[in-house]
Amino acid sequence: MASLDRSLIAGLGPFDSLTPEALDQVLARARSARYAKDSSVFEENAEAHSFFLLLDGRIRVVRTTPHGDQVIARYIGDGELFGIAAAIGRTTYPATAMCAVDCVVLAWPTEAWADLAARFPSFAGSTFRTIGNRLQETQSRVVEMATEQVGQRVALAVLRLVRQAGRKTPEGLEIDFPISRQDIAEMTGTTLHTVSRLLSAWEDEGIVKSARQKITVIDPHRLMVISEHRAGA
Amino acid sequence: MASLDRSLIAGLGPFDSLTPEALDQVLARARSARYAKDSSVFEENAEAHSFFLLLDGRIRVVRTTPHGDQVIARYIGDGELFGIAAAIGRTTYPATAMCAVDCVVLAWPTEAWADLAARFPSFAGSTFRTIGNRLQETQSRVVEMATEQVGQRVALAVLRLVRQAGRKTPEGLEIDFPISRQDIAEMTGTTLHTVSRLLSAWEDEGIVKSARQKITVIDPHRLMVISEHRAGA
DNA sequence: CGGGCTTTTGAGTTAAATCAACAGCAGTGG
DNA sequence: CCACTGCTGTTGATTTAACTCAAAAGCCCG
Repeated sequence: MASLDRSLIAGLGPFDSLTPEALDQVLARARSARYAKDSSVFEENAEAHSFFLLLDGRIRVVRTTPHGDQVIARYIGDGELFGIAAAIGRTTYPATAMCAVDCVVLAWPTEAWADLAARFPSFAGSTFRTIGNRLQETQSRVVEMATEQVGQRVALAVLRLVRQAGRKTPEGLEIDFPISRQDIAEMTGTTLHTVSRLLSAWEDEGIVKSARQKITVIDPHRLMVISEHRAGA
Repeated sequence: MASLDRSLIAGLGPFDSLTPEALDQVLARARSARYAKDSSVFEENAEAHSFFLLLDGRIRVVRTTPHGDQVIARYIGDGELFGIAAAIGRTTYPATAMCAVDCVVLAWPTEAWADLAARFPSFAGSTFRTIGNRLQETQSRVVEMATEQVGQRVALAVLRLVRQAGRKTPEGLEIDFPISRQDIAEMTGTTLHTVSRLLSAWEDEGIVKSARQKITVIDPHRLMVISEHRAGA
């Protein structure tokens, strides 16, 4: 099996400031894999055998309730770690990782975590910072859900997606992976119907432009205003 | 100044499995402090000069929105770490820590974190596990807010409080610190009116018993049923 | 070109918020 | 000791944001 090239991960957040030798050592424990769009990298509650780095693609992290409702916890972009249950002492994955597009990932066996963390403190530190940021961000979503109404929450979600995955086009900032009304509903705790109505209204006002599984933000500033002001004009 | 006795922290989660000498070294960097009920240990967005362990009391972690709404992120019980912004590389506190009752805390200067974490890996590990658990739990709250209705969310919140802070009394399980309808509303993203109506209804059914700032769960099982079944009987 | 998704839009319903008023208890100070 | 004041909680009436129900239209792929 050909060994992985260190340029794959050099300069990525978690491996920033590692020497070339260190990068090789880290990669020696990893295997790479491709996953097709709509396949899952791991499933909620499954044994956490590995942790992952997304090299290319976009991953949707989803939790399912006993009643069958799905909630999207977050989207993972390239260069980000995911499935890092091991780092926090869990033995199962807390959510399912679905590929929103075809994905390429690196995977390390869970057993390698302690060793890598000990040998490369900057890697461990970066991982914990990631977890901390996600805690922060999740906390913010609780606050949002508790205090903002649906229109504001959807506006915030779209803005967040654009910030994370926005691609400049002649028309505006386009979210660079396929995303449905249903997906946005699952991110914001509402229904696809409500999301559809909101996006239609915003499209009439020239704030966004949307097609099947595609959203382009034309006027981010006005979307921000909507996300802040309770009851918009 | 009298030095702190190691029995204060021996056996507490974060310091479990440290030797007596190690405990003394950890304590050498700490100071202890008391805070009166309704005072704050630290404020949201303030410089994170210290991290804390709650020795005795109960602390409410609160975030305030730009619009002035408050949301209770969690309650901290004795033996738990809090204000551990440093561990995740933050320089400010993400929320305010209010004392629900008179509290006694240990405080370490933020600068001590890296050193303590390096010297006592089990302490670092326990801290990260705490953060991981809180991420998990916060994630669950997002799911709840997105999928359950108010009655179920309030039932879940009360059950969580009872599990965390329940004291057995002849009548049932009493939450061992003062908690208002408003507090529960801020935990569940609803209004004190709705909470009041729910508790009154449950009291009529003999599921809970409540007085001013006091809630006793008489029939936890039926409360669990309410928390699970959409639309209750 | 047919069948299955995704999206849109309308109509009706409802859970929970808001608006409003009052009741009860607890601590304060005369 | 009692009256006053301020919080905390209760309860009713009304409103409304968003969900549910329903149907149809558009698009994509096999």
